Amino acid sequence: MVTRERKSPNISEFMRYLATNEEVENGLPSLKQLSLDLGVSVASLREQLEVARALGLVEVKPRLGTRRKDYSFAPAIRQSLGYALALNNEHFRKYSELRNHVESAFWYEAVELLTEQDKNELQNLITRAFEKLQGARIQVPHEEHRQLHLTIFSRLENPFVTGILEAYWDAYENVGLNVFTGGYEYLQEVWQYHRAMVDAICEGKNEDGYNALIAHADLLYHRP
Amino acid sequence: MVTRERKSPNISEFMRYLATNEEVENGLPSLKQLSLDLGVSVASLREQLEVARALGLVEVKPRLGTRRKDYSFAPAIRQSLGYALALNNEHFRKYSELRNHVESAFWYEAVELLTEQDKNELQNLITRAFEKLQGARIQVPHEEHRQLHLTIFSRLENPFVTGILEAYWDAYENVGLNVFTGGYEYLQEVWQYHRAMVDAICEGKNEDGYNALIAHADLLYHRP
DNA sequence: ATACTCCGATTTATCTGATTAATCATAATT
DNA sequence: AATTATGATTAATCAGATAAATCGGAGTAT
Repeated sequence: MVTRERKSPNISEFMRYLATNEEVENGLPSLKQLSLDLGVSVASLREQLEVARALGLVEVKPRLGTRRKDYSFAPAIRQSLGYALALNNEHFRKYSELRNHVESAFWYEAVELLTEQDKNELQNLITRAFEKLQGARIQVPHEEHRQLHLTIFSRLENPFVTGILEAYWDAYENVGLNVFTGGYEYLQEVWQYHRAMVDAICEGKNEDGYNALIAHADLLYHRP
Repeated sequence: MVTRERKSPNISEFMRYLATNEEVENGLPSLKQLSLDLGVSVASLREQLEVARALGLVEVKPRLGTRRKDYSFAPAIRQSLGYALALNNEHFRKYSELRNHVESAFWYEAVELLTEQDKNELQNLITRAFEKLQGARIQVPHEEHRQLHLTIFSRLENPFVTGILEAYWDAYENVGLNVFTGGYEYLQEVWQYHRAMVDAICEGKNEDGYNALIAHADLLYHRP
């Protein structure tokens, strides 16, 4: 029998407090007060607080104290992935594989949920990107690239999917791909695919869009 | 122009130290020493240390001090997901959607990589599960269920994929699904699919296996 | 030799309290 | 009206003291 080692570092008292006390909206008590409430010293409390902050669960400033933020999955990934990249840049490739598979797996559901407004926004992003590409002083349309992908999957309203996709772009910038690109022809080609994707979406040809997504992901994965 | 708010809470000094100093193998300096090295107080250092521990990057014990652990993605997810579940149990459903899509998206690649030994292990798991199900005193083959899924995708050697799948099972237990099941017939049906999956894998009929995976995921997703 | 118990050294864990720095609301000033 | 001081509040950082945990090894019995 395989007795898997039980490693469940459950969430801290502070995080549980944060999750379960409704009255924490518009501000938590000061650290001094909280340390009394929870029965731990300020120093210990701060250790727990730091974890919550690293996970993006709270925002804390002098004078204003601690506020709970809306839940987001991305910061947790950022921290762990940021460390993994510092350990070894090859981890970016592995994470890209995950991200690419997530995008392709959710493609049909995601585009089915897009509104007309979303589709307009996608068209605008394409337009802006080509303006940057074809301008006298060519620029890398990085922000448009990011927004394009995130917008496509935004209507899933799945914080975990969103988090994975968001964290990808931070890692992308982290390893410097937003500036050092594979050359101009490469950029052109990538954005041809983007245009094809968006056109397909707007015409309801979801399978064509899917194929463009796959092809363009290959392109980026095997970037020079 | 969309000026996305720049929120990059980069990894801590301590985590960077942890990632980049090779000599930390077989033990970091004591906290007192490290606080001198890094030029911060022990209290501040402990705040950073606590984050690293929450992310599962280090193991720290009195007398032995701090040791770096092999990288794993799962703890970061566990923390954030554990909090999300404490906020709202419905988050489990959303996370399940992610996990199910990840499994289906990686299916073909994953099973292609399985060794004969892996396939034997899968068969063993099926055997053990049915023993539990058909025993005089029926048991829920939870551990076998977990191992089955993790084994199938283990050869991808992708720590991020693995992490997502591992964290799923912790959440699964977290919300109590490992004990409160949908009834005996339901369990039987699930494991019929598992058997079909493994048989298909062993016979190289990967598409049949894929279909079984999808069908059985639906079953669990729409569990009573 | 083997297993067990006890002891001491090391390190983390926790707490207290003091000082510094950041932040914002408000009042004062231009 | 806009800008600039001011003060109150809170987090940030630090130092140091005490407690608790853990392990290696010495000692002891079998």
